Amino acid sequence: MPIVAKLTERSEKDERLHRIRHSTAHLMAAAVQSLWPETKLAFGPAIEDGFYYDFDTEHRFSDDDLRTIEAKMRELARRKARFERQEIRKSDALDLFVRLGEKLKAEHVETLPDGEITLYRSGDFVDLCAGPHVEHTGQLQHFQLTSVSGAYWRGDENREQLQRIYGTAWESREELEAHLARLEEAKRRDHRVLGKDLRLFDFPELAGPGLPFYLPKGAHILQALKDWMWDLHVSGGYGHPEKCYEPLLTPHILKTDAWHTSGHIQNYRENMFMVYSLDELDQGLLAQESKEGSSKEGLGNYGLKPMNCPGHLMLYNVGTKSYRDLPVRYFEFGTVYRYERAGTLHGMLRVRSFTQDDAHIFCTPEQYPDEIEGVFDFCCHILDTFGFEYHVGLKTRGEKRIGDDAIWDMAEEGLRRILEKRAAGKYYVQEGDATFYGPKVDFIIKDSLGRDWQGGTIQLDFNLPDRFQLEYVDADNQRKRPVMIHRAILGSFERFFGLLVEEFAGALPLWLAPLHVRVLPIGEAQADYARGVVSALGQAGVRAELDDSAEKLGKKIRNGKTEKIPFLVVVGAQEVASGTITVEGYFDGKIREVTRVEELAQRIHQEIAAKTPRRR
RNA sequence: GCCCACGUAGCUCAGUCGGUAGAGCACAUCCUUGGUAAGGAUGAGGUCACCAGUUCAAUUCUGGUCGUGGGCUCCA
Repeated sequence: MPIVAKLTERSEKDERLHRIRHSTAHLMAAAVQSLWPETKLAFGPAIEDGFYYDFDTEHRFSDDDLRTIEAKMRELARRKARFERQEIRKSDALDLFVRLGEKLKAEHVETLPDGEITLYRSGDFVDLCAGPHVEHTGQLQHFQLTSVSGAYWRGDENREQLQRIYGTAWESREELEAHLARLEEAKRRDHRVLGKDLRLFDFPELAGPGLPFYLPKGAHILQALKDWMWDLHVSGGYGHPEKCYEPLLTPHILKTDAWHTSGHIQNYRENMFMVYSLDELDQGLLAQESKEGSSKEGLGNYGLKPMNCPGHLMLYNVGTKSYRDLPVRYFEFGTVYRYERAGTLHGMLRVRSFTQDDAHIFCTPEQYPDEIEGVFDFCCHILDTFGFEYHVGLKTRGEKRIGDDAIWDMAEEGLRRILEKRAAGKYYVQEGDATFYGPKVDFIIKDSLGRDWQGGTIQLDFNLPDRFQLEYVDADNQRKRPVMIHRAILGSFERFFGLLVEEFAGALPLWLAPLHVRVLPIGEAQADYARGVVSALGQAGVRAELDDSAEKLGKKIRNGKTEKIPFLVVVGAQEVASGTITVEGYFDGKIREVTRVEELAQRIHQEIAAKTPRRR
């Protein structure tokens, strides 16, 4: 099971890089304060591949400023100022930063435990810092400032708006150049670039931001994914043939009252699109409702669903459930709509309309550990099918939530037990990142630039069954409340699609490829023969098409490779004479042992059946 | 939503220190019928994202809007 643990220990090499990066952050801060003396400091840590420093200043840093700061940094580095460690009392540190006007530093000092506090000096620059650092600034040479962005003090958008400058730093020029080359390479795997080049999907500007449209090839891939997932659900999911899921289909809008019952209006409102008729609007009914203190709060009669759970909760209530019916496992490939803030949209990885491979499992309190374990295995199986490396994290209760603490204790402990059993030592915990109705286990996949994205999720919920008054009749003839598990395996088809494209650099596994074979006749004389090959492949269940353009073979090959078509079949006079084909594989080059249509079809079917994940 | 940058042909990009624009690829027609990653010729294609302002004149300067990218915040 290739769950990858988040690294907590650093190698010696990492340690050296960490010193360089953190020291370079100090050097940058010194340069910035030298150029703009009124600038105040926030935090400036080392991060993966580099560092950043947050500044509090009226000046707005531009890209040109970065070059100026870099030049100043190199000038300061030439002075080879030593990094000197200094321990002082907390009260002295406080005095120092207050005297320097470093308001944020002083605020931070106050949060530190009493006792000695370490400072680091290099030249005229002094910073609150635990270290360690390199010996002197002359050792800082292989860096580059990369970007400027906004940030908030302590990550709180209600606090000071700061400006963050990012940089990268390495031990040698070669390492720095290799890093920049890796970034270039990552662009070639970017699903947004490939999605455009390969004609998979589009985001029409007229439609609105974050609304993905699938072009024919993308729709093909998506449908193959959906068919696969549907089959796995109705046949029981991975490794649990007795645990079949049953499909549901629910509407895209529900009455506003439903979203009150679920708690979404109270806890999820900033993400919701509401729906009202123009008639209501024209008649001023919305404003009227607003005044009369109606439950609709002037939001209109309906809300567009940001989640599928309320619909499933309502359907559980159809008919009386016996303990013999449990667990009930309902799934739906449900399209949801969320008002994501404009700055957060990102290709297919973060959109405003997306389809979840969503399911809700209703079971007894005794059953949920086994259910969660089954879902856990399901997630691992799907990710392993593609050979993804992924992290697993536990997210616990946050500020916005419904339900008693005792219930949260129980739910969090339940998830923790499963993780200890299935991923001991490999999972990590994020306090406060749960959903508003329950804690969750998330499966995290990285994109081509190493950014984390949540895919599968398992959420344990003791609260919504209560709000929707779900019941089952137990063996003792008592009415009892079921436990609910919300889960998605891929997460959403859109995000998973995007991550697949990046993982495979656009050359998807054969079973997902929109086209398997393109047949390339060398000249017009072979057109009929080529058509016969296409048709024979089609008869054999292979997706094939003909390239009858008036181009030379070299050009047709190049086009096919550029489009990442898995197999190209060349037919010329020789093939016609011998009744054969010549096969060129995207990954294989010329495949000499395959000379007949049936052999190619067989090979393709084998690779499809095995779902072989091939990469360059 | 916030900070910075960007928006020129279907795609990738030049360009105009203010005088309404150009290349390559793709597309169309024609020539070429060619054996493993780009054959040739001709042609069509742009309200220079949108809306205001300044100006004799704005694609270019200024402001706003929309959209995109890198981050912050937030999440599948």
